[in-house]
Amino acid sequence: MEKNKEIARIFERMADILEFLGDNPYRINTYRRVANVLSELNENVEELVRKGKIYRIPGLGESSVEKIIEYLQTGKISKYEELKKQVPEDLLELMEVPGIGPKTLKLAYERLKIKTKEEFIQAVKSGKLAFLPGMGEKKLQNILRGLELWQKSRERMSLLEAYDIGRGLLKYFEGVKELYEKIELAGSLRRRKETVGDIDLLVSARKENWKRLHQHFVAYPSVKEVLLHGETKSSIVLENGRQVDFRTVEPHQWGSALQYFTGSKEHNVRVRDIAKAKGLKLSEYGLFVADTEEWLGGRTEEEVYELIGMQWVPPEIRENTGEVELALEGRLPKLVELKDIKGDFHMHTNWSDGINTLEEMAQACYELGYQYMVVGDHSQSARVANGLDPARYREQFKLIERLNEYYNPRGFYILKGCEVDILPDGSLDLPDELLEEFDFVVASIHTRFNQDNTYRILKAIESPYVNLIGHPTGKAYGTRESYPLDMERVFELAKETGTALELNIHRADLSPELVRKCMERGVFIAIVTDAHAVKHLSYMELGVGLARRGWAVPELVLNTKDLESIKAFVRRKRELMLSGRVV
DNA sequence: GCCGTTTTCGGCCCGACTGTTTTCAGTCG
Repeated sequence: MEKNKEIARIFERMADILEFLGDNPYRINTYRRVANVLSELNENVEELVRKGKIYRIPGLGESSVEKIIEYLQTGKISKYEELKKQVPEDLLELMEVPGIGPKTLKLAYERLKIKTKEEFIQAVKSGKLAFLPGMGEKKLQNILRGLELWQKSRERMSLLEAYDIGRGLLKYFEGVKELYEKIELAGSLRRRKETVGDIDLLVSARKENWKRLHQHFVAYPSVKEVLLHGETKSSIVLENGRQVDFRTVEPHQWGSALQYFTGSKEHNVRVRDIAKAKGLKLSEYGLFVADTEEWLGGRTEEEVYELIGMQWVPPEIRENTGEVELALEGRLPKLVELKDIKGDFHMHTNWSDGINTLEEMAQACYELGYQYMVVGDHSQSARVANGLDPARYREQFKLIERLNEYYNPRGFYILKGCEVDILPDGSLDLPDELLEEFDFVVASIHTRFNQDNTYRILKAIESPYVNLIGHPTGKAYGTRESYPLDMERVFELAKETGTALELNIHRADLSPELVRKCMERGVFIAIVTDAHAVKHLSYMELGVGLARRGWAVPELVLNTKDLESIKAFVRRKRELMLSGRVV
């Protein structure tokens, strides 16, 4: 799939350049769509070309296929090479920054002769940019803040990116299975932190294999630079700038090493403290008697914790925020697990802005072993997302009913749903008569991210038909912070009415802190992928991790309920709200 | 540049928001 990504990146870059040059916006959009199609493709583009199937991929036309083939044959796309000569390429990278677009960059390029990122950032900070027409104080502030967010998001990667890189590495090591016993991604990725600095890969193996393992590691295909290449520790920088650290330990050290490299530092300090108080010493090499250096254990993490007199602590909550005390008392809660998940409540199909068909999404959910899925295409006011009007929803109902005839006998249920827009006044984008016909309704805010949106959310919760509030705080990783929101009032009304709050994996919203508050207050959360392609459905594992970081217990995670309980959940709210007992 | 149970040409990416304006340009989803 490497080639898919490479070519997608080039199309993305070409789109950037064309935008800078002021080309036909429709063509630019097409280039971006091609990039998107390529990166979401489930099949290898080389394979598709070889089989001649490439021409049948929707979104790829003659001209794009020509460029793809040219790249596969020559490693270059001549149109791209030609375009690059016409623009300051380095500067264009700033188009990723929220608040900076092609026009701003072009203006700076033409009026101030700015050619690089550095020069641009300097011009912002020195106030030189303010001399450009249409550039005022607020705009400058906005750009400055965008730059900060952008730089921060560059230093640390999102959990999703880390997860993808990690999965790639694990797959790569399957090729040398015979050389090691155990392999795992440690560090903040294993703790499912929303952002990950660098990736830690740990392997246990007999010493005589270490050398070959490290050679295998530094030979990873997308390596840009080898920082370190030893026999216990190696580090590489990937082409995308991300660093991966690789450690090898002996099999009997596996548990203590995994514990050590998983962190967090704060958690480990506490645990070692406790060990020390008992006359023990814990390091990555094992648990020892402090005085005599006698090795007591360390084969597994469970063994390590047990010998110290603690329960095994799930990696996601190893942050020294109360878990150590509870583990000592044996009172850690039983957290939600991936195997508890019976369905997904929020995903899109190509009826709105998804890549795959409803049929494909359904089949994928069925294959994941789910009992149900909710189709959640956008409503009409989301025009760019090709939102559905009532007529199209009703048309989609027919398709769902037809598919259900096939799936229901197999124990799988497609629920009619939508992601209905919460409009500026808090009303919903679809009439009640239609909302009533859905099995499950997600309501989300997609406009006016800068204002306090408490009243909109509360009003949406008051609807008898809204079962889940989508990405409640409006936070989106790396691009947007939350809008002001009175979460306490949201919790209260959500609990009172039987409305769940969404943990959206893509946006990491709710945050683990807010999940924990939901748990404390007895508010239901639903873990959703917000999948726009089949591929995204598999991120559920990460969502469960994020929920576990918020100490989520299965009792308050809606996805752990079976179909009948979901139906009852929906029915209860409608009865409650329509009887007028609440609000 | 892509696409076609209205089409092989002419639509498609529209509306909101923000900030800078004096009637609009740039950015975003």
